[in-house]
Amino acid sequence: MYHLVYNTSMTNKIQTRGRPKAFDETEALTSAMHYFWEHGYDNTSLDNLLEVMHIKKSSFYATFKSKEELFSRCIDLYQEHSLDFLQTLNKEVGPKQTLLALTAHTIQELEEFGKVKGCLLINSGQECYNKYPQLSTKITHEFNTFRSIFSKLVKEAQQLGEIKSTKDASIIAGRYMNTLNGLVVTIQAGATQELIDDLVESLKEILE
Amino acid sequence: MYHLVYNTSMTNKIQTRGRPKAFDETEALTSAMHYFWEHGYDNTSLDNLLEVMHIKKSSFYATFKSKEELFSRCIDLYQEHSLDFLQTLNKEVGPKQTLLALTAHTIQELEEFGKVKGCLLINSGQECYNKYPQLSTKITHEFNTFRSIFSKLVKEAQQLGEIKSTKDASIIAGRYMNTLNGLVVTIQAGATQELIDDLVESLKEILE
DNA sequence: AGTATTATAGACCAAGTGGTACATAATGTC
DNA sequence: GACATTATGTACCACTTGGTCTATAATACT
Repeated sequence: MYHLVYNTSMTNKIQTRGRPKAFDETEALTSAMHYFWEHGYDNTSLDNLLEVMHIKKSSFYATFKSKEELFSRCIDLYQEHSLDFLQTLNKEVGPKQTLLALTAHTIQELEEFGKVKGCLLINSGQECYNKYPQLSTKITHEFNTFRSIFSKLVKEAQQLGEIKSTKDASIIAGRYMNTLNGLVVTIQAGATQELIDDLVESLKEILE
Repeated sequence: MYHLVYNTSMTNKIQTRGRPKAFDETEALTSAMHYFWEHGYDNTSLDNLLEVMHIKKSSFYATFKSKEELFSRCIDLYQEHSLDFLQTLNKEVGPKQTLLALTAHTIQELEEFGKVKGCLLINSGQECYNKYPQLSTKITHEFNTFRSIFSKLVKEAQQLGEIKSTKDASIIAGRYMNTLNGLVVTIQAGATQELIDDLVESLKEILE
């Protein structure tokens, strides 16, 4: 006898009873995440999702329960990926370079995908307020998680002497994140390269 | 004989032929603008608009042609109001204080309306990309108009000695606007008062 | 082999979307 | 007063939305 295990991925598939799933759950989830990321929550219809996830409606509702719940899991996935990204980078190049690399990465992604992707949280955050209170509070929470991660990175950089300790780490992290968020909006609004370059410069100054 | 004048407001109503309009066009437009502002473009349905504008569908389409065109006019109105606001303020308290007042005004409005209003351009900008290319380019354009206005204010402040001339006015304006945009996002994401206060402080430093 | 269990395919549904058609009402012109 | 002109009210339309229902297929357990 063994305990029933929630089958989350093809890699660790443990055969449960009944007809087996014909698709990889995390794979479908990842596809959904990318689609949400590019189009926002409301601009993503169920049919859009079914298409990119390569599943049919019945499988969708059997597995993910609803569009809202799927999105919630996509946010989790997004954050997991982001945190992994930052952690790996931190080990490789240290905290300050990680923050700078994130900046470059964000900009590159924005420009590469026709100024359309941006940050999942920012993009979908605005449309959720009032309309989907549960998603809204969730997004706020994830936002704060990012803030504390940044704060930790700054503190670490300060201990390493990479960043001056004249200001509190949380303050520096707040300014950094705010400028980065502004940058997403600014680039999406069609900023010139000159302006973008200077804003990156201002970000560097914040991390001095 | 007189020329046919487009009847834009009750105040300068010139009786044309046919049944007269039973509503004030700019009044209805203003109501629509506020609704869009609070709810975004897609989250505003035609029925929502008809309700706040106090008109029926037929009148709506006869006067405003479509939802998209109405929104376009709302953006114009929004900008007109904003520019008036800045110009008046500039005459009263000078350029630097105007920029600082705008900051305070933005924050106050954000907090007052349950962190939901924000900047019309930012709020609706994101959802328009790709989906409504015409609106999208329009928003980008308006964005740049704001940028040049800010630039002008900074330049004026520099000439008055209110702001140091070590950096180019457009650079300072860019940083100011970027931080302000970030602030809108940050507050909507549920920032603490402490963080907000420091971001305001950073805005002041930009304008030193 | 039979049964319980889970997954899939696809028809179906009520509600909401932006937009149109058409008959009627109110005005100026002649 | 007849007519052209403009505005209004309302029924209607095709389409999309997120979500459910039901019949059937595929597996494990006994």
